[in-house]
Amino acid sequence: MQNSFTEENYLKIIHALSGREGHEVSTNALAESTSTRAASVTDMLRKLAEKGLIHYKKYQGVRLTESGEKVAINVIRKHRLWEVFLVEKLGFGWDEVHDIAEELEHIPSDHLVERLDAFLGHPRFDPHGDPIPDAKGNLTEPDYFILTEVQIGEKVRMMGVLDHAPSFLQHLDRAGITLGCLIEIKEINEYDKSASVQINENHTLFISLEVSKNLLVQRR
Amino acid sequence: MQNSFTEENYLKIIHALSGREGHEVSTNALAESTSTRAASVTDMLRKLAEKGLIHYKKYQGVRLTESGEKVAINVIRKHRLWEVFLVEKLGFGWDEVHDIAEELEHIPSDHLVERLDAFLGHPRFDPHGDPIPDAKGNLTEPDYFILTEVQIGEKVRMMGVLDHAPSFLQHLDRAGITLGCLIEIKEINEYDKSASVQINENHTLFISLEVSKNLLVQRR
DNA sequence: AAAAAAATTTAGATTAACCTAAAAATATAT
DNA sequence: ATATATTTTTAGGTTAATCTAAATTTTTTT
Ligand SMILES: [Mn+2]
Ligand SMILES: [Mn+2]
Ligand SMILES: [Mn+2]
Ligand SMILES: [Mn+2]
Repeated sequence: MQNSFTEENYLKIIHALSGREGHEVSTNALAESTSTRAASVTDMLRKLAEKGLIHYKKYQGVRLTESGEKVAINVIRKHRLWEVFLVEKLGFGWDEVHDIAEELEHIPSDHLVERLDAFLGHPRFDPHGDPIPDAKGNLTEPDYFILTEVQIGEKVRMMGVLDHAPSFLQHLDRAGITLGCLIEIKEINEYDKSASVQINENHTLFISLEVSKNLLVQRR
Repeated sequence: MQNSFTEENYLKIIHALSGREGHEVSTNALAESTSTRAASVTDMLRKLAEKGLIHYKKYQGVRLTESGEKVAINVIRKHRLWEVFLVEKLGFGWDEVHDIAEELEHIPSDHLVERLDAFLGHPRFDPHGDPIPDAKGNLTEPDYFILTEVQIGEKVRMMGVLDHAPSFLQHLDRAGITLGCLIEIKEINEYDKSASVQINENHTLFISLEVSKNLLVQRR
């Protein structure tokens, strides 16, 4: 039997919330993320456990089984490939694609995903810098730093975002901070930890701590 | 409020069954097409009427309202555009795309459809020769002939199919009958109405009445 | 180690989309 | 014009995914 739209969303969210160590996810955390009530989550957890997609013991939180992990990663693969399509082929902005990809990720055809992947040239990262799992389900999170960890004088490359909200992405657009751009920390204000940064050895601007906290970068 | 996947399918099917004159569609015909029971159809008709998408009087069949027609045509537009995408960009065969397009047609984003349309170069016809409604909802069915109406000696162009079943399309592939190809009727067997036809002034072959009945062609 | 607080589950409803069986309306045949 | 057959609707259920309110379990605080 097939997994429903709703089931796939639960698995994807459990995957996201359980982190790289795959620790237990609580009922309340899921209620928050799915915008439902805890009681509804409990019902769904019983069903997912029944189908062998999660490990679930009452009151103890949940983890994905191997089979659940496989489903979750496939949904993530589809989400990110569709986002690449929307940005690279249809010309959407990176701030516009998430909601559409939330729908497209549930279209059920392996054949479609593999052809889409090939059409896009087997991209490794989505428009937000998130890694795309391969067809076998291997997903390797590159280990980037958060910009707040970078020292004055260091030059780093912008590789991703932690916040995917359109308003944050639009803010980056206005600041000229795009995926792959060079960032040099010129100065950090002691008072509010805001920073003066130079983008692409070019223009200089101030960014708040809030922004720094959500930028993933790579040392070179 | 938005229309559900199921509601959209009903509207699309009512559109298809009511023909170009937009005549009444019966409950049983809808039950047949939706693979549900008549009682379920009645339930849905009450709901669609409630929403102002159909004209419905008990026992009298249904017709689309203007608003229902608009929704139906938009779904058809999306279906056909996605089919073009799947064939032209992803390299699927025309026999493989219908079921995937059945899912994609319900992705709800006007922005997406318009960008997809532009990306595909505003195609006028889908891979089966069916016309694609424009962004304003204008859908003009070209008036083609059925191959059975064509006389011996006539040369016509293949413009579409009435049967969209994968098995029929694959049969045409094997016979080398593709959209746009030239067909000349060489001979018609009185006994079973099978025909000997020449494709692209090239190879000759026999086709059954069953095949002729499902080929749409244009006189030149 | 109680008591209090927080998290989670259970109980009992609701809504959309389906179902079967029975009743009612319409169409067809004698 | 009746009787018969067909079509359609109504009545009463089911399942998935949600809800609120109440009960239970776990965690935290005193
Ligand atoms: Mn996304
Ligand atoms: Mn993304
Ligand atoms: Mn189709
Ligand atoms: Mn088609």
